[in-house]
Amino acid sequence: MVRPTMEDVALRAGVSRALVSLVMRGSPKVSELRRSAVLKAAEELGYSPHAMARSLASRTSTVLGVMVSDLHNAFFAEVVDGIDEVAREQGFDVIINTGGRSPARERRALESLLSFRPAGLILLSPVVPATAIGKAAEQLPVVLVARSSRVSDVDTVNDDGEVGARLAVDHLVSLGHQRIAHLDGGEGTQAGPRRRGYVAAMEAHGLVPQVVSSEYTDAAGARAIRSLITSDALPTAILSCNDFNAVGAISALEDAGLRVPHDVSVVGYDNTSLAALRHVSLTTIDQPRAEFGRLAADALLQRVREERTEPVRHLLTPSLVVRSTTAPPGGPR
Amino acid sequence: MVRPTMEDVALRAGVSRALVSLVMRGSPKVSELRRSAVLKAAEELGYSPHAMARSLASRTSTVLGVMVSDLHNAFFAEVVDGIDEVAREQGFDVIINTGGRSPARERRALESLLSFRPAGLILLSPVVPATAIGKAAEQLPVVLVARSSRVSDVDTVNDDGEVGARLAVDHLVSLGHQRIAHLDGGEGTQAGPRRRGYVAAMEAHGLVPQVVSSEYTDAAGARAIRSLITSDALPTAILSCNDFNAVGAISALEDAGLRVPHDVSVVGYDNTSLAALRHVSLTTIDQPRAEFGRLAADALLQRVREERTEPVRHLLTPSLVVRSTTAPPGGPR
DNA sequence: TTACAGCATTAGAGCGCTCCAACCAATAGA
DNA sequence: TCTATTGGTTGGAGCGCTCTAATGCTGTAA
Repeated sequence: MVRPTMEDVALRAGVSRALVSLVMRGSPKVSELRRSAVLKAAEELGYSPHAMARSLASRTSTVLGVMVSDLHNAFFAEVVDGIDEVAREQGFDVIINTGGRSPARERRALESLLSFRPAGLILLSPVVPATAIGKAAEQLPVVLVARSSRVSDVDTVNDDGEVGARLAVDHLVSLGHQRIAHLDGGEGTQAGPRRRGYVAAMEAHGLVPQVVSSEYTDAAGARAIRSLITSDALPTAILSCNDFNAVGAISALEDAGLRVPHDVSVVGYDNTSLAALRHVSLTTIDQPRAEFGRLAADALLQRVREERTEPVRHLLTPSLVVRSTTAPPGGPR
Repeated sequence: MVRPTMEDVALRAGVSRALVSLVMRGSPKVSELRRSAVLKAAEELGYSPHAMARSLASRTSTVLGVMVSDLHNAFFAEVVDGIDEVAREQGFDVIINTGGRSPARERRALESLLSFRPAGLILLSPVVPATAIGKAAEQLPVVLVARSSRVSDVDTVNDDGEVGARLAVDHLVSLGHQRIAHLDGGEGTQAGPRRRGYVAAMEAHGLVPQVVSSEYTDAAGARAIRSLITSDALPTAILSCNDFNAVGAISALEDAGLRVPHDVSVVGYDNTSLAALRHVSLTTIDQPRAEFGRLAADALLQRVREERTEPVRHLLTPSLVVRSTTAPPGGPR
């Protein structure tokens, strides 16, 4: 249970500790002879460098900290994929941490990440107050994903929810729909832009917006539909705030004996793996999630390398994915 | 961007660095006077201890490394919840890392985790070869979750797939089914025990097992059902290897004009959040995932504290969750 | 008075590494 | 011949902290 140190390797290879350090960092100014001797000794001893000692001594870090607000949401997994890809390419390691959607836990997670003195921090849809983010940003570069922020000196990466909602409305209108309701995401992140985009797109088409208050869950989607049916205000098409909400809406419609998309078309938002299941096959709005991650990592590394000090705000364009839950009013021709 | 050190705090508080260290670690042998002076100075400077320097100097670590083979799978998120809970209680921090189901990437992830010299390592369903695990286990305590192993000195936490499969079969038989097929998980982890449990349970009931080769995806589940229909060998009930497979199976059944559960009952495995969606409402087998995490963390911490050296093998009992995809043959009475 | 606890406090070494300046051939240039 | 130059190598300081042993300082007993 005791790991060899550089000293041990140096002793075995018959060189100085400094030389071993050079070899480990792949310096070109080491003779082939010594290099192989060192590598051999390291191999035999099962040596691998101590990242913390290294970072302490060099006063630099090759670690990027990532705080994921909710590990249960596959959305973040794909963002992490993108981060990982870029980080690996550029020789950085990624450590992840989760806040479980609770501000208190998230704060602790942030502290914990910070205590490793990483080169930078990426926060995925954090729920901690902006002040906590600002404080972190004073100590190291910080990038926010899926949460906008007015904190200066923080880069952000978001999707353009207004465009996404417009894409959905345009699609439904082009199918011939005129009565299109939006089940909105209430206080949820990004609910605002989606709602605004929906309203703007409806008005642009000369149609009357119908915003129904709802939430990001399937139960809420079902509830919203039931209330629409009860009040006899059911439209021919629904734009949900996200995929879960849409699936709940579909269930409630089917429970009421209505067919999707024959009687009512439904569009989700996020293109989660759920939407792609053949049993669901939901028309939805896709966000370039891996791209989110790549851009976030790029932005962070630019700051880490001090290539940029001005904050950057990425706003990515979502796209429409047509599956089987949308059709012209009255059903597919 | 430069963080204050202990020295700075000591200077400001008019004490020695060692005293600040004692205060930071909550030592009782510090006078109230000095303690408050130190805390005040630390507060004013925005000081927080440098975890790496601390761990280097003390030759101990309060970090648990967790390698998640696949971040996209919500199964692991719940296990991490359990780990997190126990770790937090006992004053340990958790850092996560992912291998993306690729042995090469996973190996790198392992290296990276190891380079932080954590107190111990938890591997969630790793795909790296056993030798790599064994090598890690020589350096620090290692716990394996959702992967059995014959490596000595490694603790494991698994669910009893044989019991789970038996629960499902018993449930179907009690509903009156006799022709029950199993869509199996092929080479996937835990597919073996589930298949064995199914076969054993069928035989215990005096029924003929019918194992159909399949995989852990919804497309594979659909394919298996189509082949059963084509070959006219469709049973009255299906036990899928997991929930995704089950959802695919349901889609294919519905495509063929069959109703679930009226014509065919379907049982999944894992009780993912997918199964709980009202649109799906899948009868399935639940594994105590958070409990997996808690037990794994407990086992690891026991070893970290050197309270135990003998390996421990946890085998947890799954349970049946009845929803709407199972009914007596011919449909609900 | 001296001795001796008992307690709070501190100096200093050292954790495993990096980095700088110095060093030492060996070769090239004058 | 002597002086630069170059490429490879090394000692030693120091990163921010912990830990041990030693220090100073009371107060009490002899």
